[in-house]
Amino acid sequence: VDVRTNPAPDEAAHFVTTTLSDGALVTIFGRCTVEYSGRAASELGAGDRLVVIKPDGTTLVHTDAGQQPVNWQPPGCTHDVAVVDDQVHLDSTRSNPDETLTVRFETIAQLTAAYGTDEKALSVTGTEADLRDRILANPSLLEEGFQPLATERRTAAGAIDVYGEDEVGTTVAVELKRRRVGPDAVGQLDRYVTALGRELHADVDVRGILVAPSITDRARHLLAERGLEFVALSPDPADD
Amino acid sequence: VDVRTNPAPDEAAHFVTTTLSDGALVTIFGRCTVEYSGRAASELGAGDRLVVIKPDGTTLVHTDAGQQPVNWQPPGCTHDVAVVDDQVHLDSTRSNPDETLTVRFETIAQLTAAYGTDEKALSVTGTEADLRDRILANPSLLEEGFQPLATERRTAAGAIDVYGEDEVGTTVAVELKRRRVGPDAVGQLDRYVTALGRELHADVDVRGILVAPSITDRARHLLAERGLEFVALSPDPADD
DNA sequence: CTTTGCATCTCGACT
DNA sequence: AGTCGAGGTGCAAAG
Repeated sequence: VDVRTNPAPDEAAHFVTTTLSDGALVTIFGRCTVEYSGRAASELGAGDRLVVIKPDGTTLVHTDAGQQPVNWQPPGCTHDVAVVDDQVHLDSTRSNPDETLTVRFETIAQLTAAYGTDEKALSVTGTEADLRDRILANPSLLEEGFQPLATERRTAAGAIDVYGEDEVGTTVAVELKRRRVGPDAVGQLDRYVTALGRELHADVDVRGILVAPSITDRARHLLAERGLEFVALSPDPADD
Repeated sequence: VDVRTNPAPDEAAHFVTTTLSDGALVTIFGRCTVEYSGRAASELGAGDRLVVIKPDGTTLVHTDAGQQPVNWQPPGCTHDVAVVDDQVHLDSTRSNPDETLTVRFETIAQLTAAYGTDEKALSVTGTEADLRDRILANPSLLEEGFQPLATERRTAAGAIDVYGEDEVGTTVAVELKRRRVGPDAVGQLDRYVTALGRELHADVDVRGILVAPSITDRARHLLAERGLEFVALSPDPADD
């Protein structure tokens, strides 16, 4: 761990260059402007921001508000630090697609380099996979007599989350969402049901069921128009 | 700007509490575990991470890799810092929905508080709005004789990006995407065209045109199946 | 407040 | 490398 406060431009540039090549996670707090050009293009006038450079090549520019960085560069970028007109310039570049992020510091208040390791993986519950497992473990949650036959069943339009048959043997396509659904989920289920209808024989009927904790009004109307169904179910049994 | 390296737990807790209440942006680098419970739930074992707490109540937990925080809490959270068993515990809480993030530090290597202002807004070009403006300024880019009549025209299924008529007066619904499109965009356009067909008189024909820099194979097939069209166009004229 | 759709979405999984 | 869909998506605009 290494820290500098109010470093001179030359010192700052040297600090960032050397610690980055040592594999440090570097943070810079200072007054800067930011330019980006690549998939889109953006400009940001001068302000006080926190810049984070990770050893994997990620760059983040954070303002004092909001969860998202105001500007960023994805992992795999190469960095270049230079002093121009007494200002520290940070360039973060990658190719495919060609993208450049440039941060120009008027002043740097604080500079830190930290070294560490992180072996642990995040484990999450309450995902769509948990909802799927819940239904597979107890298919009658969907409806009495439902029999799952496959997950991620391929169609020309994409993979169906759960594929099965109802009590009387009718084919059923199930689309799962871990949270309240809107119109997009209806479109997704509709694509799968349509594709399935084309792939099976023309006389085969296919039911489509959207499973989620809840549904918006517009989505419910779209579902009805297309003859599709909704079943309320959450990933977490406690939330039903 | 204020910095502490290897602070004692009591000192760290006091530092974070006071600087946060002063409106500082606080960063903590140290070895910690993270727990989250709310919309989902997650656990993360011990590792070295950078924690950023913004004056607007945002909390971010960053590992040494990846652009996205491994855990986070959105703006508007309230924070609580305490020392338990010689460890600094950070709680970040909000309601609607009820969510809690808990970071437990085994050790804290570095602690910083920074104060700043950021008045400037980010300006971006190359967005969907730019693509829309390009077409409105020169409708023949879409096709010869196209006449835009409205943007964001409401239907029961949602708003159509550009609504207009072709050379012979047939109604046209245009869906815009700033980048290469997949199946989801086809579903979106299809919803709008279907809704428009129902709202206008039954005998009215409606064309649907998807506008984007490019399109995937599967999306092209879905488009064709539904009798919809594609026009290649980018937000930036230089990219056509 | 909820709903809706964009985003330099990011990310992982699969081809 | 490209495609596809999930995500604790975040976010702003509009009702």
